Amino acid sequence: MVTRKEVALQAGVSESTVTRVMNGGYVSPSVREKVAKVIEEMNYRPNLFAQGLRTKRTYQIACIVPSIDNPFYGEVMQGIEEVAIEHGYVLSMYSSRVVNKSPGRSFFSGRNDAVILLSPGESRGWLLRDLWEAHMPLATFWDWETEAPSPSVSVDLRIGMQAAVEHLVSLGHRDIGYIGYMNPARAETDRNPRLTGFKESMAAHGLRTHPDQFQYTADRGSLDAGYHGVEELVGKFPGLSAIVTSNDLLAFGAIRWLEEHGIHVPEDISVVGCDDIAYSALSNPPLTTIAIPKREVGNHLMNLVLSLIESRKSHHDGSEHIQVPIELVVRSSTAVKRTNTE
Amino acid sequence: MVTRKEVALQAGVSESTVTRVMNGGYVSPSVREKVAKVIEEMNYRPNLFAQGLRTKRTYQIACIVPSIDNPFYGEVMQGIEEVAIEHGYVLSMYSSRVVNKSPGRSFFSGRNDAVILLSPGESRGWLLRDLWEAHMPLATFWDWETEAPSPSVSVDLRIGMQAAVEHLVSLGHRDIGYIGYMNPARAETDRNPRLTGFKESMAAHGLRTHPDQFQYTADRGSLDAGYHGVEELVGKFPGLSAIVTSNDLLAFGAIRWLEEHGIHVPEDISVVGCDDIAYSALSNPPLTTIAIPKREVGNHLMNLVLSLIESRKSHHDGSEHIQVPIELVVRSSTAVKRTNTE
DNA sequence: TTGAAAGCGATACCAC
DNA sequence: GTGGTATCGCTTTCAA
Repeated sequence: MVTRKEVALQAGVSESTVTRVMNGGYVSPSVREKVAKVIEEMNYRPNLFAQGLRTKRTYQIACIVPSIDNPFYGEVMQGIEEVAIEHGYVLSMYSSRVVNKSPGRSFFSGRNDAVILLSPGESRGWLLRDLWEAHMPLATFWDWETEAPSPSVSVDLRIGMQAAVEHLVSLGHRDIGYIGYMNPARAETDRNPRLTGFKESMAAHGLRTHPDQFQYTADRGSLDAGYHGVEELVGKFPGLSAIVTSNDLLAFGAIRWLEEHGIHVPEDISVVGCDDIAYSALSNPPLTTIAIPKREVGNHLMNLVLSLIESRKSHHDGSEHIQVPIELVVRSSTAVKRTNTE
Repeated sequence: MVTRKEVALQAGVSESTVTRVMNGGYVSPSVREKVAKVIEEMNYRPNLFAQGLRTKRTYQIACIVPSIDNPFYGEVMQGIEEVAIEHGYVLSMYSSRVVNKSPGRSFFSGRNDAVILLSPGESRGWLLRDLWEAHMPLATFWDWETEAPSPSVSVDLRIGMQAAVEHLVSLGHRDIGYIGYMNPARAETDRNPRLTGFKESMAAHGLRTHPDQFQYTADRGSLDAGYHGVEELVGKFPGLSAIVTSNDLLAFGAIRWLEEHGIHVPEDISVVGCDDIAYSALSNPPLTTIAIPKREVGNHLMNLVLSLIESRKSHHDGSEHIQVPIELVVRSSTAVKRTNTE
């Protein structure tokens, strides 16, 4: 590895001068040129550790994502990366699962200038506290409950769900099921906006709901959960003509189970998802879903931590919240309720 | 932030002793206990930069992935993370796209102890050279060409493709199309194992192939590419009864286009994918595909760089290659060739 | 405009 | 067993 010292020696100047050339200080044009050439030739790169040791900046942002195999988060990550790169930052990645069971908990600080928390779920408790104590700049993507504990970007899923129900009702559906994640530990205290939106909207249309219409999943949203979720749901509430799910993966899993059991989507049952991952437009049938602008969410998140870092404050003093608009995109997994002729 | 110095002061010992307690050196039990308690109380964490500056170890591994939104790579990443965590390493993530257009190219070294390169494509050229020059330990996941330039884990897609063709032929198909990625710049020189396997197997069954049976995509594998790919393919070679694609996303895109045009899968055309991402088992129809054990690939990759790091050598001296077995999993996107009654 | 020197917070080798 | 100290490569005053 080539150090600043060597460059200085080679160029016949002091180390300080090399630093000035690197960081744009006062250097006479002639010297600057000479040094720059040596730097180029020797392919000199400042040592990030030495640099970090002095400046306390790492130019690295930690992203904590639940289940990286959900393409949704992949797309958000891309959004984050786009603006990160632009500002000379790189990303480190941790999946919630390992964060949760990690022995050394606060392994973010020291290595990262800030952390971005995507859909904080189980981790919420101690993680947020840890981060707080470490004065770590923090931004979250918040699609849960109504209030975020830090600068955040969020989407109003309450509205989203309302749009979904509205759509379904306009197609003649009245018996609508719901499949979604629910932390069993906090079942009753949770202010889950999707659930709230769903219930509110049902009520607004004069539709009563029975507990059996709801199927809660233990994991945050996966194909399997959807697959087994509908199974239970239609088992305990057979009359359904439509189902709303809290994410696309759930919807796909559900659709599969239904098809396997001769229940066709959308002919027999309409299904609407949430997220609008890339696949949803090309699935069979193409999925009606609540579209979240994922890249944009990522962009905002990164900008948020950027400004946090710039202003050298952590999230404690007055949190900024950005609400990105979402919309229902209607495709082919929903259709008018079929008139039962049985 | 609490430093070693402060701990030493508080515990009434020297800084060296604190270090020994941290790193398991010779310390009398009584002192060790005392110091440990202080460390605990003050919640002391060694500064990674200072540490890295001395030891030149970062305990961070860079992963370069093409299109993070392909769930395939997400699953491989999980595999990597599993063993990384176990050994106290964390991951940083770069998507090839940004790596490719990044100004400061060798931004891995100094920050990472090693890099894992997933499906090096376009980046191959300069990136590999850069890494080499930086003496950076490197492992690649290599599903392309036959020889990897570094320790690597690979899958024998030639065999995989043969199995796919075999399967199709046994179902009575003779006119089989191929959709896959091909770097236009190296079209003829590329030793693409999938393509090779496909052609060989076709030949082995006495099936002649026409250039029009092949559809090359510019991107590495996406829904869109598959969607537009089939369109062109069936346009120029209408007689197809089966299609092999070089990844599942391509297959799904293709299936969608076909369905939209009244061509049913598998009744009219059989489609086989490659990768077996989670979704493939639950898609509609469930996809026949070549299954790659993604977690395992990730595990191997991380173990590879781990041993590289341990032995303090980069990849230059004798590369280890691990070949993970793959297999065709037959689901419902393939069926016996329908006898044309038109 | 340039150079010297004091740290940043750890490690590792050396005495004691 | 324990403490002192040089050192890692850089940034940042402060003089010159």
